[in-house]
Amino acid sequence: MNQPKTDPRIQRTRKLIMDSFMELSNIKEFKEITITDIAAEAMINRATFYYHFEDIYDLLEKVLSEVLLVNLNCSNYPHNELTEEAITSIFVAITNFQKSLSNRCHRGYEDTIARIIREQLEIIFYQLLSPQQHSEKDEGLRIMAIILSSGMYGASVDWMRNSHKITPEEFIELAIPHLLPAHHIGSPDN
Amino acid sequence: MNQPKTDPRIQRTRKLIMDSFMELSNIKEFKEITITDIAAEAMINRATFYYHFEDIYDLLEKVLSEVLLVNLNCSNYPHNELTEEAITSIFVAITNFQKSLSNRCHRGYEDTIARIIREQLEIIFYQLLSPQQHSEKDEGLRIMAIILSSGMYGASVDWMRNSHKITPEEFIELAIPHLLPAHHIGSPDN
DNA sequence: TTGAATATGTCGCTTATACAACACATCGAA
DNA sequence: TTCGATGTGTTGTATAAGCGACATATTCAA
Repeated sequence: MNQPKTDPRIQRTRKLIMDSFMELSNIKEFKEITITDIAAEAMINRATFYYHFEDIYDLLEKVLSEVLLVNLNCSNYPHNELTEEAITSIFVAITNFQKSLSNRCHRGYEDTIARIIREQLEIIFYQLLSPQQHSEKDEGLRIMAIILSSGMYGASVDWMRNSHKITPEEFIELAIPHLLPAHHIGSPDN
Repeated sequence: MNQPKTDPRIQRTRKLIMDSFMELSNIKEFKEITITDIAAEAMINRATFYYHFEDIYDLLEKVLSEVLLVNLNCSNYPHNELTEEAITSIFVAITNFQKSLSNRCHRGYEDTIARIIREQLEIIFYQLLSPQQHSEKDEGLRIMAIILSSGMYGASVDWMRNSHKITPEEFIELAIPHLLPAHHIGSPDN
């Protein structure tokens, strides 16, 4: 929740690097972006890059995670509950994220991107599934989170490929009756 | 001409501080801006401010100098010569600068601002008056530069107060015939 | 295939920035 | 006046960032 405050120098430099990477992504293919490029664009020393990231794949991973998280956090789910609303807004966030990616030529890294999306979704679904402040791990909920994250991601891929005629909201709402048992919908007794 | 490259950290931090100060100037009076404010806005430590500037007056001075220099360098005078063109564009730069200041409430520091403008102008006029690459100091030219800088500044103040009906170009061109001996106008033999 | 050019990681040392603490000044309200 | 709150400069120490150098890839053209 509240980390012990990260050094502002680290915040600044990480932002500089990430922004420069996204900027370069608009110009070049991912494969053509070098760490030397990024350091030059960010006006930082190349060695400093390695202080923050393992390598360029680590950077890609963290940039994507962050962009995705920004999308997801826009909708602040109430009371950590997995409602129809929460599912819909998560699905919209995923499709938005994927649409924004398709503009930024990351061709050839679909599987990396897919893995990152699923990992982030898994974390979020696990939180939504867990009872309040329940910090002990529950293997059943973890597996359920995996199923939901993979399922949502697969659905988003399908929507991207085939179903541009209907909105993501309409698309996912077609599935919700089958996904959530009827008596769970609408936060039953609380 | 080409300094041995200043540390990029210094460039970044100085820019952060200066930009934050200008940003705050749009919101508050100069008197109400504290160093604590600036540090917070720039997301730097307050102690770091003192690594770059003596105090808030030093900052004001350097910010104004820089803004003024940007205005002045827009018109890149040919061959370091004090022509009618050069005088006109310098005068326009001064009035532009003063107009931009009047939007940014610096009331109560007119004399400080006036001194800074005159100092910068003196440097520029001295360069324009000096023969090419002539690095030895000439007291006569220095005094002439003082006269020109004070004179131009005074003229700009007068224009600000009274003569908004005519453009700065028209204003200063009225004086040029009297200012420059006729045979000097128009870069005589070159 | 070779060789030159460029990119990647890493290291040691220097410098800039963060942070907490301090003494002092200023200011406004009790 | 006195006190509390806030701002100013300064200092000592920890850490992030800069910089040059190095060994090792990778690329690409001869």
